[in-house]
Formats: sequence, C-alpha cells, structure tokens
Amino acid sequence: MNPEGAPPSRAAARQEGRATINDIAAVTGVAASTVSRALSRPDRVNRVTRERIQAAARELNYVPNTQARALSSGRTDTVALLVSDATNPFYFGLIRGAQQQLHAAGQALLLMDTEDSAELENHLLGKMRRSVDGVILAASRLPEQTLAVIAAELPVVTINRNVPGVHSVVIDSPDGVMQAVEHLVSLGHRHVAYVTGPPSSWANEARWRALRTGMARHGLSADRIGPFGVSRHCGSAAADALLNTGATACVTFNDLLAIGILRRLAERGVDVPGEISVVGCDDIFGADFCSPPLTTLTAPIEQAGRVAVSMLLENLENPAVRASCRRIILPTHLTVRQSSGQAPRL
Amino acid sequence: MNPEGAPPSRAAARQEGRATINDIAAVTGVAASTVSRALSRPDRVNRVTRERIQAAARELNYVPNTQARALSSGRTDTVALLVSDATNPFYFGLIRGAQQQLHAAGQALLLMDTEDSAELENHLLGKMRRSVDGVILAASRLPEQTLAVIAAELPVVTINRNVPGVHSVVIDSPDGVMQAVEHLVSLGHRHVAYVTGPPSSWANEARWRALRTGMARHGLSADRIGPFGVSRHCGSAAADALLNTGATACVTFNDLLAIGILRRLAERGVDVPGEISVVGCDDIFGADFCSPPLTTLTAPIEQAGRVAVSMLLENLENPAVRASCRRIILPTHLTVRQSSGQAPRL
DNA sequence: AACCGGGCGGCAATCGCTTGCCAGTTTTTG
DNA sequence: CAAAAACTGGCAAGCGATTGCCGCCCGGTT
Repeated sequence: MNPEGAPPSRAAARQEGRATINDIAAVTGVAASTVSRALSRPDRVNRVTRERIQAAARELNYVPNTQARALSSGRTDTVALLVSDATNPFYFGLIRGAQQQLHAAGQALLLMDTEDSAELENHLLGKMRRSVDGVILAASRLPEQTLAVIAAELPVVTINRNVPGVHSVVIDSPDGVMQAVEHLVSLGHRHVAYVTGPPSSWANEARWRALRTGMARHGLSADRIGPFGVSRHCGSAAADALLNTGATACVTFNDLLAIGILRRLAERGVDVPGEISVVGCDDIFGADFCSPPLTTLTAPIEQAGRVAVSMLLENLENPAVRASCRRIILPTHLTVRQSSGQAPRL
Repeated sequence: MNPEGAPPSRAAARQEGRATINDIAAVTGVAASTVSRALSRPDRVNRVTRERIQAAARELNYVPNTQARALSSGRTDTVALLVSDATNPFYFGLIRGAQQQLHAAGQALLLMDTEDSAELENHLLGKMRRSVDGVILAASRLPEQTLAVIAAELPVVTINRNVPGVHSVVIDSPDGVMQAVEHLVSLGHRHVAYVTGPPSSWANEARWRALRTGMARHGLSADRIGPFGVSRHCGSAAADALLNTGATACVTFNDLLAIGILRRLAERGVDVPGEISVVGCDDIFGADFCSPPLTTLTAPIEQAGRVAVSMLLENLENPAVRASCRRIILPTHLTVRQSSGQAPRL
C-alpha cells in the first residue's frame, strides 16, 4: 500500500516515532490542514472527522513538532528563567515553583545562568528572545533602561526588582527588615550593621534603606559594611568587618552570607547570639540546620516562582493585560531561631 | 494604517530586531542561501563576500531564529536535563555544571523535573524528544527496557545509573562506601546500618551492596533499614528506626536523609558521634555547616554535570561514538567531619 | 426558484533557515 | 594548453505546522 514509493516510507516514519500531521492526513484521508485544526482547534472540525483524526494521532503516537509549530505560529510554549547564579540555593525554590506552574500549563522551562553579569544577561536575552514566549528575570542586573527595551519586545516578569512598566513580583523584604529591626531593638540592640550584598542588586538597596529607616524610627543609626559577594566564603571577610564595627547585631543581604558569617564567628570564638546577633534574609535551605539555626526573613520563594509564571502566562494569553503593568508583593515574616538574642551588657 | 494589509515591512522588521537572513541578503545583494552559509559555514564562502555579510548581520543586529534552524537542520542546540526533584540540593551542582558546559558550547539547557515519577519522566521524554538534541537523565527512575528504547531514538547520557548500551557517568559511591566502612570499622564500629533511599534508585542498590560487601570483608554483617523518602523530614523516621536496630553507626543513602537524622537524634538527645556515628553521601550544600558537620562521601557533582554534557555533545558531533557505549566513573572520597567518631564502649 | 449563510475541508502560502545540486569561474595539474 | 579540480554563489526543495481564503454542500428563507 505504497502507491508512489517514497523512500522513507510512512511505516518507517511511524516506527521511528516521527509521525507528522501529514502521516495522519494520509492515514485518515483528509488534508493536513484539517488534521492541524482537529488537533489544535477541535471545534473547527466536524465531530466524526475529528475523532477519526484524534484516534489516528494516538495510534501513530503523534507528537507535534514544537519547532515547526513555533515557526509558523510564533508560540514556542517555552519560558526562560534567568538566574544570576544557579548554585545559589535561593533560586532552587524559584526554579521549583516556576517549573511546577509551567509544567501545569504545558510549557517548558529554559534555565539560564547569567553568572551575575549584566553583559551575559543581555547577551542571553538577545539570543533567545526569539525562542521563548516570555522571560522571568530573577534578580536582574540590567539597567532599567535596557530592561524597559527588552520588556517592550517580549513579555517579561521580574522578580525582586521593580522597573517602571515591567510586571514584577517582589518579596516584601523591606517590611521583613522592619520586623527584624523591631526584633533586634526589642532585644536591646542599639548598634546594628547591614551586611551589603551585590551593589547591582535592587533588593540589596531596598533592604538597606529599610534597615536605616527602621533604625531611625528608634532614633538609632545603622552601619553598613561591604559590599560582599554572596557566597559563603565571602562571609569570612564580612564577619571580620562586622566585628570591627562594634555592632552587636547585623542583618545580612542574604542567608548565604549570614551562614558564612556564622562560621567565621565560630572560628574566631565569638558567641552567637551571646556577643552578636545575626539575622539573615530569605530562609534558604540550610538556614534551619546551620549552627546556630539562623534567625531570618522567611521569603515565600517557591510561591514567587509560581506567581511569576502565572503572571507571565496571563500576559501571553491576554495581550491587553500586558499594557497594564502589574506588580505583586509577597509578604515575608521574621522567623526567629537561635542566631539572635539579647544584646550583650556593655 | 496598512492599506495593502502587507505584513510588517522590512524596515519595520529591522526596527523590531527581527532581521532575517533575507533582510541581510537584500542589503548585501546576495542570495539568502549565501547568507546562511556565510554565517554557519564560513569557509564555504569567499572571504570578501563573507565579511560583507557578517558586517551587515552585525549591523542589522541579526539573531538567527532557532526554531527555523531546528526545523530544517534538525539540530536544536538544546539539551534537556531531567532531574527527579529540582529541590534536592544534590541537583544544584549538577545543574550548574551542565549549564556551564552547555553555555560554553552555545547550547541551551531545558530543565525538567520528573517529580520522582517514572511515568512523568517517560511522558516528558516523549513530548520533547523532538525539541532537543539530547538528554541527560539524572537518577532516572525508568526501567532499563524503556531507557534502552529511548536511547535508541535520541542521544542519552545517564547519571548515576548504568544501563547496557547507554552512555553514563556514574559517581563511584560504592568505592566511597568502602572507604566509609573502613573508616567506621577502624573506629571500632561493628554494627552498621544502611539507611535506604528510594528503591527505584540504582545508586541506592549499589551503595547498599557496597556496604554489605565491605562489612563482610571484616566478617561483619550490616543492617538495612528503610526505604525512606529523600527529604529531611523522612530523616526523623529513619533516626527512630536506626536507634531501634542498636547499630552504633549508619551510612545513609544521601546527605538530606543524614541531616534529617542528625536533627532527630539531637531532638531525642542522642549524642553524635558519641553514641552513634552518621555518614552521609554526596556532600551537598549544607553538609559542612549542619550540626555536627557531616562526615560524608564527597561526590564531584558539578563535575559530573560537566562531564555528562561533554559526553553528550561528543556523541552529537560524532555519531560513530554513539554506537560505542562509554561510561565514565568519577571517584569519590570520604570527607571526615564531626558526625563520625569512636564507637561507644559496650 | 433563486438566494443566503453556516459548517466543513482543502489549497496553498508562509514562517526562517538549511542544503543538495548545478553552473559559471578560477586554479591546479599533467 | 587542455582537462580536472576547486571555488563560489544561486536555485529551489524542503522541514512540519498554521491559517487566510475559497468553495462545496445543505438546510432554510423569501
């Protein structure tokens, strides 16, 4: 039953699991366009025809070719997630949340690591702007200007970064920092330092401002040390600098830094929280079992990932939404563990 | 606004950064095919022509459309990485390593979470087999049979899983487990238990066998408890079961479990390593700062990710290699920290 | 009896790029 | 110096799906 002998016979094609709509069309005796419609806009096709086609598709184990679909329709069913450092545990939750939500929507996750470089970030965005439907930028290091340009070309949702005209979901760490300040002040701390993370981080600035404001409210001022990298190793330098300020407590840009500080302080024989209290940010994996367990701002990271995806998908489906720029703020709360305590007597 | 209803003009196209090879062809006065060749197989085109084209491409800010390229050439420049649980810190390093290596090779990383379900894993593989050049399966839960079928259709590299005919990189934890056994025995432990992870995990079996063999070599036998899930929470149950065996030491399927056990033991007031020693596997993020710091088998996880990618890319470039089934074994070593010590006196 | 409109399918043009094949033009080579 | 062997660049046929447009068939209107 091979009228004209096409070299790679239909049979072979089927065996290789490479059935196309044409194969289905051939088998069911309709045009390829009908197959396409039966599969993607079912109501455009007569019920019996449709069912026949669907059955054939199933039987041939048909899987639409994403590339081809993307080429003609423009939709890729893929969303990119750019993180600044894939090894930072903070992103684990984000990745997880995003992945879950995307999977539920039948989309794929393209993960890219910008290695904390604005240039690389920009470059990657350029390369893939055609191959994804949208992008989620976690902790983007790009200048607002650039971000705006990109957002104009491609649906974008930023995480922990506010840029006019760009949708975003931010974790309300300033509020959390306030809570931390209250906590520390109520424990008698008068001298608190902020351990700065990457200067290019928007959240970093936001946290510092919140800390300063919070302290000011009590007529106290705050120190600021750093900037430091955000790996644990950088915590050593931070710890030393911290001791040098004479502060009795610190709030760090993130937990990684805090954990690093904890280690270094232990090494130097400084008692936490006896001599100094440490408060982190994010509540990443490990914050609860380091030693001592870290008092930190618990951020709904996974939720942030999910929400960002939802927002993006919403935008895709309803371009109208895209014009309006929505931003969602997720609350944080202080989780008190054992790295913070009464300020030492003078 | 667009009388003839013509599609966006070339000019508009360029403005939108959507230049195609046709635009370049038009600008430089050559055929599109020449542009294509100038860009992807430079030596196929005369130098001056090529340079003219490249200049134009640069000026028009041309970015090739991946979908289109994939459609006609079959290459997608994308590799999928399937992990069983994106939140498991073990994978962080893997993801990182893979991402690095892929990026260096100009390929993208498609990350998928199989949620520890063989079905989902299979389903995902089916859906994307057309949209990636190859797949890296980390801790696949698929039966060998299925894996073989997939490997026949698509370049595959498995991590920590050996299947006849499928390339793989495995971390030599059996050897590491031997080291752990020597370590424990030398500390006087005679009664060691293995804390089992997911039964569907290949590595899990391998580790258990190694432990048993190692103990046997000293004329000792080993207990086995579990299986347990691989989250920290499952560690509680594991700890209780462990105490019940009367073992003075245990080796766990992975660090997550070990950390969970440590916590539970602390809760129950059991001294580690005074009363019982705990040895983990993998040396994930956190193993060095939990309390007490975990003695564990340090696995070159990131390296595994890199190696897996290299292997895969090699296969892609040289299909001949694909026939031969290579496997790479990465060594592990025991990192002794403070969760293991002298066996308690009887 | 002529006309309408909705439901269904087919035709064919794209989408952007790759590639086999071919035809002029050099270069090499014997 | 003619024949063979590169070089170069163009043509055109896809890759697999989507989609605008058209036409056919039918039942329902005037």
